[in-house]
Amino acid sequence: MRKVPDSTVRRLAIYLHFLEEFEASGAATVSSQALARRGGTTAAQVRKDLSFFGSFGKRGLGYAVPELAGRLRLILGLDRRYRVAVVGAGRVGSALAQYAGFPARGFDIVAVFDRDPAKIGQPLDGGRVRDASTIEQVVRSEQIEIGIVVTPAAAAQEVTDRLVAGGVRAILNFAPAPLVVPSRVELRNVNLALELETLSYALAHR
Amino acid sequence: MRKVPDSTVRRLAIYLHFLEEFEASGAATVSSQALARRGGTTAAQVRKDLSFFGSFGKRGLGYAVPELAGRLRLILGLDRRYRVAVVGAGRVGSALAQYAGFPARGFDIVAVFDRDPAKIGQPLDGGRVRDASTIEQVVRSEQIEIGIVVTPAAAAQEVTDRLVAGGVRAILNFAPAPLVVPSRVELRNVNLALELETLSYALAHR
DNA sequence: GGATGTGAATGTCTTCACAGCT
DNA sequence: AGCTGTGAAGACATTCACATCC
Repeated sequence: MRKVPDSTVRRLAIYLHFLEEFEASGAATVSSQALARRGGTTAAQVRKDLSFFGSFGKRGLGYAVPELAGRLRLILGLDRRYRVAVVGAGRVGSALAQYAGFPARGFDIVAVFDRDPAKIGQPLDGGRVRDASTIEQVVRSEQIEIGIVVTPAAAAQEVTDRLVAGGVRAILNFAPAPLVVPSRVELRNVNLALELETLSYALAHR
Repeated sequence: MRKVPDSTVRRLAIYLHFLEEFEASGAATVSSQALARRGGTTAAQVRKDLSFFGSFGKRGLGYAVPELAGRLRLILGLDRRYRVAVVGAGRVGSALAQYAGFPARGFDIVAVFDRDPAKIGQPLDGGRVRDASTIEQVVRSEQIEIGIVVTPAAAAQEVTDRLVAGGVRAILNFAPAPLVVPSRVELRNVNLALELETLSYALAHR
């Protein structure tokens, strides 16, 4: 079961979303064909993706919707909730801290940090913004496993080091700066401007 | 010109960021090695990426920083500015509308739309939120080329259709819904929850 | 009949390694 | 010597096609 393509994992998460819609609409089974159409891929791709983890379907019938959804939740580690911290209470940071899509998928934002005294203490979605100098201690005491970095580039590495020192196991980085973390910490980068730049490339070449 | 991998385009945009840092610090030349280290890839990869578009370096020396930056701007279509509309003035939408990283890279947010009467007319970063029913007309009159969709899933296709009718050439979709657009319109999807879900997969498998 | 599961074939991307220029 | 540019090799991902089972 080792060596699963990244792209496969992304698609599994997409399939899960569709399965939950199907679940809600009461459908009992679904074919690789149907999943492929909704997910913008091919039936063979869907079957191959699933085959990395076992055989969950019935030949001639398809996949039992609730069962496959359950399996995918297990595979993706979404059968539990995660405690998450957001560092950076600027516009994007506060928006993420309040983004309904996160708790809906099992990610609870339990702390938000900033360095700016004007922001520290302000209420935000139930909690309040905490001083960035307390990151390490709060991450430890609140048992936070995931950190989201949304600071300016210049501060990103420093807050990352504190998150790591506090014991987070994964970091999602929105800052436009390359971060260094120990190999035990999982790192994913999202760069909003980069998305527009690849669009611009496509516009320029047609 | 041959078929250029998507991943290559992304990396070119990353190289450009670093080149601009080097430019600011006054360095005259840079090696593929140095670019690779900053960009988290290999020297061979950097050279291969660039080779899709020509030979910009000098053997034994490296690349002239300002020249290579200029070439990359041309390749990526970043030698001009783009007029962009944001649809959806919720938390994430307003944050994106005011995100400094966009104008810094040549993308000017010239209109923001929402359907909610409570939001329409409210000031936002110089302009004011406009009624979503005017999308088509405003996109046309304001010569908007790129639309960013940040609505709930249920409204995403409808606003997309209006953006397309108005004549946008590209759409960046943050809504957790698959969009259908004519093939002449370039489409890119960003799903924030998906990023955490792939992190969760990594956490569950180690 | 209908749809899965999967080896084999194909296609795409990355890495290697070295010739060739400065 | 130092570093680029690039075919060739290798690794990886997707698609095909068909045996297999309900």
